[in-house]
Amino acid sequence: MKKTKAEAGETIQLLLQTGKQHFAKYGYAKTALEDIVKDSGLTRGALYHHFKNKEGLFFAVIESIQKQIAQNIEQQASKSSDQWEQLSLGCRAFITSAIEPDHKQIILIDGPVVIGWNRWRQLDANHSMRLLYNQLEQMQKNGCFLSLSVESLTHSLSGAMNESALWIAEKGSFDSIDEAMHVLDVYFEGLKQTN
Amino acid sequence: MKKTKAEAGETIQLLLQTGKQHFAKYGYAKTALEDIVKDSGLTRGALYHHFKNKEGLFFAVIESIQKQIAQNIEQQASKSSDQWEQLSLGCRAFITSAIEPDHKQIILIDGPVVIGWNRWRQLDANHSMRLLYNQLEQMQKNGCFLSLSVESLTHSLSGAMNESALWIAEKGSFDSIDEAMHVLDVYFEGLKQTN
DNA sequence: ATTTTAACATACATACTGTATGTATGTAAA
DNA sequence: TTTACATACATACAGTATGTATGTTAAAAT
Repeated sequence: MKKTKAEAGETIQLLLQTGKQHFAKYGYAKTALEDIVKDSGLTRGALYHHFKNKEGLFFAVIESIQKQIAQNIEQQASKSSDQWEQLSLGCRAFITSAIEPDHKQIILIDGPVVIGWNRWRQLDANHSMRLLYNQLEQMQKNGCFLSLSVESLTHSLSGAMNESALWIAEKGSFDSIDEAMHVLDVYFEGLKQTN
Repeated sequence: MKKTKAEAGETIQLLLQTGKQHFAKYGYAKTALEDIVKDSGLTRGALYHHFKNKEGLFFAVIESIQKQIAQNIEQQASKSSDQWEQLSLGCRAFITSAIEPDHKQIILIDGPVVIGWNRWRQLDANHSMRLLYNQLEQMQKNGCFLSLSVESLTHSLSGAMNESALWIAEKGSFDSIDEAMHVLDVYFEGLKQTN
């Protein structure tokens, strides 16, 4: 009954994938581990062997999504060499990634609540908020918005994007992305005139 | 054993208050109703008589906090007759109210997750986001930021304030409020130049 | 070849929510 | 003033979900 290492890896991936689907569809609280393992053709034993507990599985799911989103942001931002345009492109990429049905509930709603706000922020160095912070910090080094706290600005913009993304996802219309980005661009106009 | 109406009212208030304390301290998920009723010197029967379920009690707690915060916002905003200053004062009042230890966990973290994002928005007409929307709508009618969607702007600013408040609460320093407000004021500069 | 250990399955303990039922008391009408 | 009923709880229990302890089998390690 013991499987080979590669097979065990597949088991982990299966649990991650199935878990992601359930967490995305039902939310963390209403997701039953029993259903996840049943859908995976496994038992509670498998899950608790590979993950510490429900929160552990959720944490792992979040990590994989975060990596994907961060990759997306970097890819889009790198399409321009202008720092303000990079910022704008990165923000749009975040919103676009975040509202994907598989991501929305996990990233925008349950994530910070379940794993706690502190751990949420520390998640990993490639977390999307980190990318935002780095970009803003670089811009400040280049002389932009010198009077502002980059940390404060990061959280402010991050929050604006999170809530905007939720609103967009709710409306279901992709035009809303443009509206939200328009608002952000207006903020950026204010930032450009700050020193 | 049946108590008079007034006494029953006190029971409700007691449950609300004790519930608020537990929800604020431990978060919704880790709060046990058993502990609430024990702390109140009551039993599950009393709680389930006056409230539909755990979520019902939480909802009632949220409502009372929302009312308090909204009242605070209106009071502060009314101190000026300049619409931009009203906006700024209202925002500061929201942040200041939201970071109070008794409010933070309930309003900023668990609220939207537990009762669902839709019901969260619809909560009541005096909900703080509604006040923000009304203020922005009025300003737009006066010719401000005509090219922007007020709805989009509302969510964007609301999200910025929520996340900023969480960050401020985390740091524990009241100077952070000024930093966050400084960022908001920079946004407002951008808004002022938009039509 | 033998030992060890990883990868599960199964059974069970625990905890918490919600419900069903019982009881005592206030209240209003006959 | 007594009867009928509703209200305000208490208590006991059922249902469900998490997490843990233990057993089993086969792959690795020695």
